[in-house]
Amino acid sequence: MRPSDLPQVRALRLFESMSDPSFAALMQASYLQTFPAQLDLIHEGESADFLYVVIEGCVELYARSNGREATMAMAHPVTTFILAAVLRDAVYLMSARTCTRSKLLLIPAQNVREALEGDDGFARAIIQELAGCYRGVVKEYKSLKLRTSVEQLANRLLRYRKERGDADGAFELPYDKKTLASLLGMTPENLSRSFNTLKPYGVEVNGSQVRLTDVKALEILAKPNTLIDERAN
Amino acid sequence: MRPSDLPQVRALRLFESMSDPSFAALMQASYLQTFPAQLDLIHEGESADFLYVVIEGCVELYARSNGREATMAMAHPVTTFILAAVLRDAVYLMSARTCTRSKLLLIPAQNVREALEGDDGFARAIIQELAGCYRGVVKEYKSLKLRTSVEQLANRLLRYRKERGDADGAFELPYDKKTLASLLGMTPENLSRSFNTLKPYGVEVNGSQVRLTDVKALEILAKPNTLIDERAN
DNA sequence: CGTAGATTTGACGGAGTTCAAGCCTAGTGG
DNA sequence: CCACTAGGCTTGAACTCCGTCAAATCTACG
Repeated sequence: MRPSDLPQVRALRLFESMSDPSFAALMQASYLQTFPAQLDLIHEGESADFLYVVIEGCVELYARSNGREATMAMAHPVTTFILAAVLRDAVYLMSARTCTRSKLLLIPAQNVREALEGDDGFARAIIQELAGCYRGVVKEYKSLKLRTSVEQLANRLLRYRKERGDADGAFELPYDKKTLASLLGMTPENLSRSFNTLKPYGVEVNGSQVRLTDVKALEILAKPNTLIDERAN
Repeated sequence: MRPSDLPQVRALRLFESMSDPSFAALMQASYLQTFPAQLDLIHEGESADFLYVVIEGCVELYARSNGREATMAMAHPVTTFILAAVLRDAVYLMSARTCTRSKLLLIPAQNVREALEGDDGFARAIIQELAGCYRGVVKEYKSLKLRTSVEQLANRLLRYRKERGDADGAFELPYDKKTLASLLGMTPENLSRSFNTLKPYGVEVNGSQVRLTDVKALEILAKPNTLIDERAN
Protein backbone atom coordinates (compact mmCIF):
# COMPACT_ATOMS: atom_id res chain seq x y z
CA MET A 1 0.00 0.00 0.00
CA ARG A 2 1.05 3.58 -0.57
CA PRO A 3 2.84 5.39 2.28
CA SER A 4 0.60 8.40 1.69
CA ASP A 5 -2.42 6.37 2.82
CA LEU A 6 -0.88 5.34 6.10
CA PRO A 7 -1.64 8.40 8.23
CA GLN A 8 -5.40 8.15 7.90
CA VAL A 9 -5.30 4.49 8.86
CA ARG A 10 -2.95 5.21 11.72
CA ALA A 11 -5.39 7.82 12.97
CA LEU A 12 -8.17 5.27 13.40
CA ARG A 13 -8.98 4.71 17.00
CA LEU A 14 -8.29 1.04 16.47
CA PHE A 15 -4.68 1.66 15.49
CA GLU A 16 -3.67 4.84 17.25
CA SER A 17 -2.53 3.20 20.47
CA MET A 18 -0.64 0.48 18.64
CA SER A 19 3.15 0.47 18.84
CA ASP A 20 5.02 1.69 15.77
CA PRO A 21 6.65 -1.65 14.94
CA SER A 22 3.38 -3.57 15.29
CA PHE A 23 1.61 -1.09 13.09
CA ALA A 24 4.34 -1.19 10.48
CA ALA A 25 4.28 -4.98 10.42
CA LEU A 26 0.52 -5.04 10.08
CA MET A 27 0.49 -2.55 7.24
CA GLN A 28 3.35 -4.33 5.56
CA ALA A 29 1.11 -7.31 5.03
CA SER A 30 -2.03 -5.35 4.09
CA TYR A 31 -3.55 -4.21 0.85
CA LEU A 32 -5.22 -0.93 0.11
CA GLN A 33 -7.43 -1.43 -2.88
CA THR A 34 -10.18 0.36 -4.73
CA PHE A 35 -13.19 -1.67 -5.76
CA PRO A 36 -15.96 -0.77 -8.21
CA ALA A 37 -19.57 -0.41 -7.09
CA GLN A 38 -21.75 -3.47 -6.54
CA LEU A 39 -18.83 -5.83 -6.14
CA ASP A 40 -19.19 -8.84 -3.90
CA LEU A 41 -16.39 -8.79 -1.37
CA ILE A 42 -17.13 -11.70 0.94
CA HIS A 43 -19.80 -14.33 1.46
CA GLU A 44 -21.25 -15.59 4.71
CA GLY A 45 -19.87 -19.00 5.56
CA GLU A 46 -16.41 -18.36 4.15
CA SER A 47 -13.56 -18.38 6.62
CA ALA A 48 -12.44 -14.93 7.71
CA ASP A 49 -9.23 -14.30 5.82
CA PHE A 50 -9.14 -10.54 6.07
CA LEU A 51 -10.21 -7.75 8.33
CA TYR A 52 -11.70 -4.96 6.23
CA VAL A 53 -11.52 -1.24 6.85
CA VAL A 54 -13.65 1.15 4.79
CA ILE A 55 -11.45 4.11 3.86
CA GLU A 56 -13.69 5.64 1.20
CA GLY A 57 -17.06 4.73 -0.23
CA CYS A 58 -19.67 2.50 1.35
CA VAL A 59 -20.14 -1.21 1.96
CA GLU A 60 -23.40 -3.09 2.48
CA LEU A 61 -23.44 -6.00 4.89
CA TYR A 62 -26.21 -8.44 4.13
CA ALA A 63 -27.30 -11.96 4.88
CA ARG A 64 -29.44 -14.68 3.37
CA SER A 65 -31.55 -17.42 4.86
CA ASN A 66 -34.81 -19.24 4.18
CA GLY A 67 -34.80 -17.94 0.63
CA ARG A 68 -34.70 -14.29 1.69
CA GLU A 69 -32.06 -11.59 1.75
CA ALA A 70 -31.77 -8.67 4.15
CA THR A 71 -29.39 -5.79 4.61
CA MET A 72 -27.87 -6.03 8.06
CA ALA A 73 -25.83 -2.82 8.19
CA MET A 74 -23.97 -0.25 6.16
CA ALA A 75 -20.25 0.32 6.75
CA HIS A 76 -18.95 3.85 6.19
CA PRO A 77 -15.56 5.52 6.43
CA VAL A 78 -13.84 5.02 8.65
CA THR A 79 -14.91 1.75 10.24
CA THR A 80 -13.94 -1.87 10.22
CA PHE A 81 -16.28 -4.69 9.45
CA ILE A 82 -16.37 -8.38 10.33
CA LEU A 83 -13.92 -7.86 13.17
CA ALA A 84 -15.47 -10.54 15.38
CA ALA A 85 -15.09 -13.30 12.79
CA VAL A 86 -11.41 -12.40 12.39
CA LEU A 87 -10.77 -12.44 16.13
CA ARG A 88 -12.43 -15.81 16.62
CA ASP A 89 -10.88 -17.26 13.48
CA ALA A 90 -14.38 -18.24 12.42
CA VAL A 91 -16.50 -17.95 9.32
CA TYR A 92 -18.20 -14.73 8.28
CA LEU A 93 -21.78 -14.41 9.45
CA MET A 94 -22.57 -11.74 6.88
CA SER A 95 -21.78 -11.11 3.25
CA ALA A 96 -20.51 -7.78 1.98
CA ARG A 97 -20.69 -5.87 -1.25
CA THR A 98 -19.63 -2.36 -2.21
CA CYS A 99 -22.46 0.13 -2.74
CA THR A 100 -20.32 2.68 -4.49
CA ARG A 101 -16.76 2.65 -5.73
CA SER A 102 -14.85 2.13 -2.50
CA LYS A 103 -11.35 2.20 -1.16
CA LEU A 104 -10.81 -0.58 1.33
CA LEU A 105 -7.96 -1.73 3.49
CA LEU A 106 -7.56 -5.50 3.70
CA ILE A 107 -5.56 -6.75 6.66
CA PRO A 108 -4.81 -10.48 6.73
CA ALA A 109 -6.68 -12.05 9.65
CA GLN A 110 -3.65 -14.00 10.77
CA ASN A 111 -1.65 -10.79 11.12
CA VAL A 112 -4.40 -9.16 13.13
CA ARG A 113 -4.41 -12.04 15.56
CA GLU A 114 -0.63 -11.99 15.82
CA ALA A 115 -0.58 -8.26 16.42
CA LEU A 116 -3.09 -8.83 19.18
CA GLU A 117 -0.77 -11.24 20.94
CA GLY A 118 2.20 -8.94 20.83
CA ASP A 119 0.66 -5.54 21.39
CA ASP A 120 -1.43 -4.83 24.47
CA GLY A 121 -2.40 -1.34 23.34
CA PHE A 122 -3.90 -2.91 20.26
CA ALA A 123 -5.71 -5.51 22.35
CA ARG A 124 -7.33 -2.78 24.44
CA ALA A 125 -8.29 -0.78 21.36
CA ILE A 126 -9.89 -3.91 19.93
CA ILE A 127 -11.92 -4.33 23.09
CA GLN A 128 -13.31 -0.82 22.80
CA GLU A 129 -14.03 -1.23 19.10
CA LEU A 130 -15.71 -4.60 19.61
CA ALA A 131 -17.77 -3.40 22.53
CA GLY A 132 -18.89 -0.47 20.40
CA CYS A 133 -19.87 -2.75 17.50
CA TYR A 134 -21.71 -4.99 19.91
CA ARG A 135 -23.74 -2.14 21.29
CA GLY A 136 -24.44 -1.01 17.76
CA VAL A 137 -26.05 -4.33 16.85
CA VAL A 138 -27.99 -4.43 20.10
CA LYS A 139 -29.47 -1.05 19.22
CA GLU A 140 -30.47 -2.23 15.76
CA TYR A 141 -31.97 -5.33 17.26
CA LYS A 142 -33.95 -3.30 19.77
CA SER A 143 -35.19 -1.00 17.06
CA LEU A 144 -36.39 -3.88 14.96
CA LYS A 145 -38.09 -5.61 17.84
CA LEU A 146 -39.73 -2.62 19.46
CA ARG A 147 -40.75 -0.37 16.59
CA THR A 148 -43.15 -0.51 13.70
CA SER A 149 -41.86 0.17 10.21
CA VAL A 150 -43.15 3.71 10.23
CA GLU A 151 -41.53 4.43 13.59
CA GLN A 152 -38.25 3.03 12.37
CA LEU A 153 -38.33 5.19 9.27
CA ALA A 154 -39.27 8.28 11.27
CA ASN A 155 -36.39 7.77 13.69
CA ARG A 156 -33.99 7.12 10.86
CA LEU A 157 -35.00 10.37 9.18
CA LEU A 158 -34.55 12.28 12.44
CA ARG A 159 -31.12 10.77 12.81
CA TYR A 160 -30.08 11.69 9.26
CA ARG A 161 -31.29 15.23 9.78
CA LYS A 162 -29.20 15.56 12.90
CA GLU A 163 -26.14 13.99 11.35
CA ARG A 164 -26.11 15.62 7.96
CA GLY A 165 -28.96 18.08 7.69
CA ASP A 166 -28.03 21.47 6.23
CA ALA A 167 -29.06 24.86 7.63
CA ASP A 168 -32.68 24.19 6.67
CA GLY A 169 -32.50 20.72 8.11
CA ALA A 170 -32.85 19.24 4.63
CA PHE A 171 -30.71 16.29 3.63
CA GLU A 172 -30.18 13.62 1.03
CA LEU A 173 -30.94 9.97 1.65
CA PRO A 174 -27.59 8.19 1.89
CA TYR A 175 -28.67 5.12 -0.08
CA ASP A 176 -31.19 4.36 -2.76
CA LYS A 177 -34.63 3.55 -1.49
CA LYS A 178 -34.39 -0.15 -2.20
CA THR A 179 -31.38 -0.43 0.10
CA LEU A 180 -32.91 1.80 2.73
CA ALA A 181 -36.00 -0.37 2.71
CA SER A 182 -34.00 -3.53 3.24
CA LEU A 183 -31.99 -1.88 5.99
CA LEU A 184 -35.20 -0.97 7.77
CA GLY A 185 -36.55 -4.46 7.30
CA MET A 186 -39.26 -3.74 4.78
CA THR A 187 -40.01 -3.94 1.07
CA PRO A 188 -39.48 -0.97 -1.27
CA GLU A 189 -43.25 -0.78 -1.74
CA ASN A 190 -43.77 -0.53 1.96
CA LEU A 191 -41.10 2.13 2.32
CA SER A 192 -42.88 4.19 -0.28
CA ARG A 193 -46.13 3.84 1.64
CA SER A 194 -44.41 4.68 4.90
CA PHE A 195 -43.16 7.94 3.40
CA ASN A 196 -46.75 8.70 2.49
CA THR A 197 -47.87 7.92 6.00
CA LEU A 198 -45.33 10.42 7.30
CA LYS A 199 -46.38 13.22 4.95
CA PRO A 200 -48.86 14.66 7.51
CA TYR A 201 -45.95 14.81 9.97
CA GLY A 202 -43.98 17.21 7.80
CA VAL A 203 -41.89 14.76 5.81
CA GLU A 204 -41.34 16.10 2.29
CA VAL A 205 -39.61 13.72 -0.08
CA ASN A 206 -38.41 14.55 -3.55
CA GLY A 207 -36.36 11.78 -5.05
CA SER A 208 -33.55 11.40 -2.57
CA GLN A 209 -34.03 14.88 -1.08
CA VAL A 210 -35.81 15.00 2.26
CA ARG A 211 -36.99 17.96 4.28
CA LEU A 212 -38.62 17.75 7.69
CA THR A 213 -40.93 20.69 8.22
CA ASP A 214 -42.39 19.62 11.57
CA VAL A 215 -39.76 17.92 13.66
CA LYS A 216 -41.85 18.17 16.83
CA ALA A 217 -44.74 16.25 15.33
CA LEU A 218 -42.40 13.68 13.85
CA GLU A 219 -40.72 13.17 17.20
CA ILE A 220 -44.03 12.59 18.91
CA LEU A 221 -44.71 9.84 16.44
CA ALA A 222 -41.20 8.40 16.38
CA LYS A 223 -40.46 8.56 20.12
CA PRO A 224 -36.70 8.72 19.60
CA ASN A 225 -34.81 6.87 22.31
CA THR A 226 -31.30 7.72 23.44
CA LEU A 227 -30.61 4.05 24.02
CA ILE A 228 -31.32 3.19 20.40
CA ASP A 229 -30.67 6.23 18.26
CA GLU A 230 -27.61 7.87 19.76
CA ARG A 231 -24.37 7.07 18.05
CA ALA A 232 -22.45 7.50 21.30
CA ASN A 233 -23.00 5.29 24.40
CA MET B 1 -18.18 -14.38 48.65
CA ARG B 2 -17.59 -17.92 49.81
CA PRO B 3 -14.28 -19.56 48.91
CA SER B 4 -16.18 -22.70 47.90
CA ASP B 5 -17.78 -20.81 45.03
CA LEU B 6 -14.50 -19.63 43.59
CA PRO B 7 -13.51 -22.68 41.54
CA GLN B 8 -16.55 -22.61 39.29
CA VAL B 9 -16.02 -18.94 38.57
CA ARG B 10 -12.33 -19.48 38.01
CA ALA B 11 -13.19 -22.18 35.49
CA LEU B 12 -15.09 -19.75 33.29
CA ARG B 13 -13.32 -19.16 30.03
CA LEU B 14 -13.34 -15.47 30.85
CA PHE B 15 -11.26 -15.95 33.98
CA GLU B 16 -9.19 -19.05 33.41
CA SER B 17 -6.26 -17.30 31.73
CA MET B 18 -6.20 -14.53 34.31
CA SER B 19 -3.24 -14.32 36.68
CA ASP B 20 -3.85 -15.53 40.23
CA PRO B 21 -3.34 -12.13 41.87
CA SER B 22 -5.62 -10.35 39.42
CA PHE B 23 -8.30 -12.95 39.93
CA ALA B 24 -8.00 -12.79 43.68
CA ALA B 25 -8.26 -9.00 43.62
CA LEU B 26 -11.30 -9.12 41.38
CA MET B 27 -13.09 -11.68 43.54
CA GLN B 28 -12.17 -9.80 46.66
CA ALA B 29 -14.33 -6.94 45.50
CA SER B 30 -17.18 -9.07 44.17
CA TYR B 31 -20.44 -10.32 45.60
CA LEU B 32 -22.03 -13.69 45.14
CA GLN B 33 -25.68 -13.36 45.90
CA THR B 34 -28.88 -15.32 45.47
CA PHE B 35 -31.92 -13.47 44.21
CA PRO B 36 -35.56 -14.55 44.21
CA ALA B 37 -37.49 -15.06 40.99
CA GLN B 38 -38.90 -12.11 39.07
CA LEU B 39 -36.58 -9.60 40.65
CA ASP B 40 -35.49 -6.57 38.68
CA LEU B 41 -31.71 -6.41 38.65
CA ILE B 42 -30.87 -3.52 36.39
CA HIS B 43 -32.66 -1.02 34.16
CA GLU B 44 -31.63 0.24 30.75
CA GLY B 45 -30.20 3.74 30.97
CA GLU B 46 -28.54 3.22 34.34
CA SER B 47 -24.76 3.44 34.39
CA ALA B 48 -23.03 0.08 34.39
CA ASP B 49 -21.85 -0.43 37.94
CA PHE B 50 -21.44 -4.19 37.87
CA LEU B 51 -20.59 -6.98 35.52
CA TYR B 52 -22.97 -9.88 36.16
CA VAL B 53 -22.26 -13.57 35.90
CA VAL B 54 -25.08 -16.10 36.06
CA ILE B 55 -23.93 -18.97 38.27
CA GLU B 56 -27.29 -20.65 38.79
CA GLY B 57 -30.80 -19.92 37.61
CA CYS B 58 -31.80 -17.82 34.66
CA VAL B 59 -31.93 -14.12 33.82
CA GLU B 60 -34.10 -12.39 31.23
CA LEU B 61 -32.66 -9.44 29.36
CA TYR B 62 -35.36 -7.17 28.03
CA ALA B 63 -35.85 -3.69 26.66
CA ARG B 64 -38.58 -1.12 26.31
CA SER B 65 -39.30 1.54 23.74
CA ASN B 66 -42.27 3.16 22.05
CA GLY B 67 -44.56 1.81 24.73
CA ARG B 68 -43.59 -1.81 24.10
CA GLU B 69 -41.45 -4.36 25.85
CA ALA B 70 -39.50 -7.21 24.31
CA THR B 71 -37.28 -9.96 25.61
CA MET B 72 -33.87 -9.58 24.03
CA ALA B 73 -32.11 -12.66 25.36
CA MET B 74 -31.94 -15.18 28.18
CA ALA B 75 -28.76 -15.56 30.21
CA HIS B 76 -27.99 -19.02 31.57
CA PRO B 77 -25.21 -20.51 33.66
CA VAL B 78 -22.48 -19.91 33.13
CA THR B 79 -22.40 -16.68 31.17
CA THR B 80 -21.83 -13.01 31.74
CA PHE B 81 -24.24 -10.33 30.74
CA ILE B 82 -23.91 -6.62 29.91
CA LEU B 83 -20.16 -6.97 29.45
CA ALA B 84 -19.97 -4.33 26.72
CA ALA B 85 -21.54 -1.61 28.86
CA VAL B 86 -19.03 -2.30 31.60
CA LEU B 87 -16.07 -2.16 29.24
CA ARG B 88 -17.15 1.11 27.71
CA ASP B 89 -18.15 2.58 31.05
CA ALA B 90 -21.51 3.36 29.50
CA VAL B 91 -25.14 2.92 30.42
CA TYR B 92 -26.94 -0.41 30.15
CA LEU B 93 -28.81 -0.89 26.89
CA MET B 94 -30.97 -3.63 28.34
CA SER B 95 -32.78 -4.29 31.57
CA ALA B 96 -32.51 -7.58 33.43
CA ARG B 97 -34.71 -9.57 35.77
CA THR B 98 -34.39 -13.03 37.24
CA CYS B 99 -36.73 -15.66 35.83
CA THR B 100 -36.18 -18.13 38.60
CA ARG B 101 -34.35 -17.96 41.88
CA SER B 102 -30.80 -17.27 40.73
CA LYS B 103 -27.29 -17.16 42.07
CA LEU B 104 -25.36 -14.29 40.50
CA LEU B 105 -21.86 -12.98 40.77
CA LEU B 106 -21.58 -9.19 40.78
CA ILE B 107 -18.20 -7.78 39.87
CA PRO B 108 -17.77 -4.02 40.25
CA ALA B 109 -17.30 -2.49 36.82
CA GLN B 110 -14.38 -0.37 37.94
CA ASN B 111 -12.51 -3.46 39.06
CA VAL B 112 -13.14 -5.19 35.76
CA ARG B 113 -11.68 -2.25 33.89
CA GLU B 114 -8.68 -2.13 36.21
CA ALA B 115 -8.07 -5.85 35.85
CA LEU B 116 -8.14 -5.33 32.13
CA GLU B 117 -5.35 -2.77 32.32
CA GLY B 118 -3.09 -4.94 34.40
CA ASP B 119 -3.71 -8.39 33.02
CA ASP B 120 -3.17 -9.15 29.34
CA GLY B 121 -4.47 -12.68 29.59
CA PHE B 122 -7.73 -11.26 30.88
CA ALA B 123 -7.80 -8.71 28.06
CA ARG B 124 -7.50 -11.47 25.49
CA ALA B 125 -10.16 -13.57 27.17
CA ILE B 126 -12.45 -10.55 27.13
CA ILE B 127 -11.88 -10.18 23.41
CA GLN B 128 -12.94 -13.75 22.78
CA GLU B 129 -15.95 -13.46 25.06
CA LEU B 130 -17.05 -10.17 23.50
CA ALA B 131 -16.57 -11.42 19.98
CA GLY B 132 -18.69 -14.44 20.88
CA CYS B 133 -21.45 -12.28 22.34
CA TYR B 134 -21.34 -10.07 19.29
CA ARG B 135 -21.79 -13.00 16.96
CA GLY B 136 -24.60 -14.23 19.15
CA VAL B 137 -26.58 -11.03 18.69
CA VAL B 138 -25.87 -10.95 14.98
CA LYS B 139 -27.37 -14.43 14.73
CA GLU B 140 -30.48 -13.36 16.63
CA TYR B 141 -30.76 -10.32 14.43
CA LYS B 142 -30.46 -12.40 11.29
CA SER B 143 -33.07 -14.82 12.53
CA LEU B 144 -35.52 -12.04 13.26
CA LYS B 145 -34.96 -10.33 9.93
CA LEU B 146 -34.94 -13.37 7.69
CA ARG B 147 -37.49 -15.73 9.18
CA THR B 148 -41.22 -15.80 9.74
CA SER B 149 -42.54 -16.49 13.22
CA VAL B 150 -43.28 -20.11 12.41
CA GLU B 151 -39.81 -20.66 11.01
CA GLN B 152 -38.26 -19.09 14.07
CA LEU B 153 -40.25 -21.31 16.38
CA ALA B 154 -39.45 -24.42 14.33
CA ASN B 155 -35.73 -23.70 14.45
CA ARG B 156 -35.87 -22.96 18.13
CA LEU B 157 -37.56 -26.31 18.78
CA LEU B 158 -34.96 -28.13 16.71
CA ARG B 159 -32.25 -26.43 18.71
CA TYR B 160 -33.79 -27.35 22.06
CA ARG B 161 -34.16 -30.93 20.95
CA LYS B 162 -30.50 -31.09 20.04
CA GLU B 163 -29.37 -29.37 23.21
CA ARG B 164 -31.53 -31.06 25.78
CA GLY B 165 -33.69 -33.69 24.14
CA ASP B 166 -33.79 -37.04 25.92
CA ALA B 167 -33.46 -40.45 24.28
CA ASP B 168 -36.83 -40.02 22.54
CA GLY B 169 -35.92 -36.51 21.51
CA ALA B 170 -38.58 -35.12 23.83
CA PHE B 171 -37.82 -32.08 25.94
CA GLU B 172 -39.30 -29.43 28.15
CA LEU B 173 -39.64 -25.81 27.09
CA PRO B 174 -37.10 -23.85 29.12
CA TYR B 175 -39.37 -20.85 29.79
CA ASP B 176 -43.06 -20.29 30.06
CA LYS B 177 -44.79 -19.66 26.77
CA LYS B 178 -45.29 -15.98 27.35
CA THR B 179 -41.54 -15.49 27.69
CA LEU B 180 -40.79 -17.75 24.76
CA ALA B 181 -43.20 -15.73 22.64
CA SER B 182 -41.53 -12.46 23.54
CA LEU B 183 -38.11 -13.96 22.88
CA LEU B 184 -39.24 -15.00 19.42
CA GLY B 185 -40.73 -11.59 18.80
CA MET B 186 -44.41 -12.52 18.84
CA THR B 187 -47.47 -12.41 21.05
CA PRO B 188 -48.49 -15.38 23.21
CA GLU B 189 -51.57 -15.84 21.02
CA ASN B 190 -49.45 -16.06 17.95
CA LEU B 191 -47.10 -18.54 19.58
CA SER B 192 -50.05 -20.73 20.35
CA ARG B 193 -51.18 -20.56 16.74
CA SER B 194 -47.68 -21.24 15.51
CA PHE B 195 -47.59 -24.44 17.55
CA ASN B 196 -50.82 -25.42 15.84
CA THR B 197 -49.35 -24.65 12.45
CA LEU B 198 -46.47 -26.98 13.27
CA LYS B 199 -48.69 -29.86 14.36
CA PRO B 200 -48.71 -31.40 10.85
CA TYR B 201 -44.92 -31.34 10.97
CA GLY B 202 -44.76 -33.66 13.94
CA VAL B 203 -44.70 -31.14 16.78
CA GLU B 204 -46.57 -32.51 19.78
CA VAL B 205 -47.02 -30.09 22.65
CA ASN B 206 -48.41 -30.92 26.03
CA GLY B 207 -48.08 -28.07 28.45
CA SER B 208 -44.35 -27.48 28.50
CA GLN B 209 -43.51 -30.95 27.17
CA VAL B 210 -42.57 -31.11 23.49
CA ARG B 211 -41.93 -34.10 21.27
CA LEU B 212 -40.85 -33.89 17.66
CA THR B 213 -42.05 -36.95 15.78
CA ASP B 214 -40.96 -35.91 12.30
CA VAL B 215 -37.69 -34.02 12.46
CA LYS B 216 -37.13 -34.34 8.70
CA ALA B 217 -40.38 -32.61 7.84
CA LEU B 218 -39.77 -29.93 10.45
CA GLU B 219 -36.30 -29.28 9.07
CA ILE B 220 -37.66 -28.84 5.57
CA LEU B 221 -39.97 -26.16 6.90
CA ALA B 222 -37.48 -24.55 9.24
CA LYS B 223 -34.43 -24.59 6.96
CA PRO B 224 -31.98 -24.54 9.86
CA ASN B 225 -28.87 -22.57 9.04
CA THR B 226 -25.46 -23.19 10.55
CA LEU B 227 -24.76 -19.47 10.48
CA ILE B 228 -27.75 -18.72 12.70
CA ASP B 229 -28.52 -21.75 14.79
CA GLU B 230 -25.17 -23.21 15.76
CA ARG B 231 -23.94 -22.29 19.19
CA ALA B 232 -20.32 -22.51 18.04
CA ASN B 233 -18.84 -20.29 15.28
C1' DC C 1 -36.24 11.04 -27.83
C1' DG C 2 -35.98 6.33 -26.05
C1' DT C 3 -34.91 2.73 -22.93
C1' DA C 4 -33.63 0.47 -18.57
C1' DG C 5 -34.00 0.69 -14.00
C1' DA C 6 -35.96 2.72 -9.95
C1' DT C 7 -40.02 4.14 -7.65
C1' DT C 8 -44.89 4.47 -6.93
C1' DT C 9 -49.62 2.91 -6.93
C1' DG C 10 -53.41 -0.38 -6.79
C1' DA C 11 -55.43 -4.75 -5.67
C1' DC C 12 -55.22 -8.67 -3.15
C1' DG C 13 -53.96 -12.09 0.27
C1' DG C 14 -51.45 -13.78 4.20
C1' DA C 15 -49.39 -13.07 8.56
C1' DG C 16 -49.69 -11.08 12.94
C1' DT C 17 -52.11 -8.20 16.55
C1' DT C 18 -55.86 -7.06 19.50
C1' DC C 19 -59.73 -7.86 22.18
C1' DA C 20 -62.77 -10.89 24.28
C1' DA C 21 -64.19 -15.14 25.85
C1' DG C 22 -63.44 -19.83 27.14
C1' DC C 23 -60.53 -23.60 28.91
C1' DC C 24 -57.25 -25.90 31.72
C1' DT C 25 -54.36 -26.54 35.68
C1' DA C 26 -52.31 -25.89 39.99
C1' DG C 27 -52.62 -24.16 44.37
C1' DT C 28 -56.12 -22.75 48.22
C1' DG C 29 -59.22 -23.34 51.62
C1' DG C 30 -63.09 -25.61 53.33
C1' DC D 1 -61.19 -35.05 49.32
C1' DC D 2 -63.53 -31.69 46.80
C1' DA D 3 -64.99 -27.40 45.07
C1' DC D 4 -62.96 -22.79 43.98
C1' DT D 5 -60.27 -19.44 42.08
C1' DA D 6 -56.29 -17.13 39.66
C1' DG D 7 -53.26 -17.22 36.14
C1' DG D 8 -51.64 -19.12 32.08
C1' DC D 9 -52.89 -20.72 27.80
C1' DT D 10 -55.93 -21.33 23.81
C1' DT D 11 -59.50 -20.08 20.57
C1' DG D 12 -62.39 -17.04 17.79
C1' DA D 13 -63.40 -12.84 15.28
C1' DA D 14 -62.20 -8.57 13.44
C1' DC D 15 -58.84 -5.71 11.96
C1' DT D 16 -54.18 -3.78 10.67
C1' DC D 17 -49.93 -4.18 8.71
C1' DC D 18 -47.14 -5.83 5.39
C1' DG D 19 -45.74 -8.64 1.32
C1' DT D 20 -46.65 -9.98 -3.47
C1' DC D 21 -47.83 -9.25 -8.04
C1' DA D 22 -48.86 -6.36 -11.79
C1' DA D 23 -49.11 -2.13 -13.92
C1' DA D 24 -48.19 2.71 -14.24
C1' DT D 25 -45.01 6.40 -13.68
C1' DC D 26 -40.80 8.64 -13.17
C1' DT D 27 -35.84 9.49 -14.00
C1' DA D 28 -31.29 9.28 -15.61
C1' DC D 29 -28.52 8.68 -19.25
C1' DG D 30 -27.22 7.51 -23.80
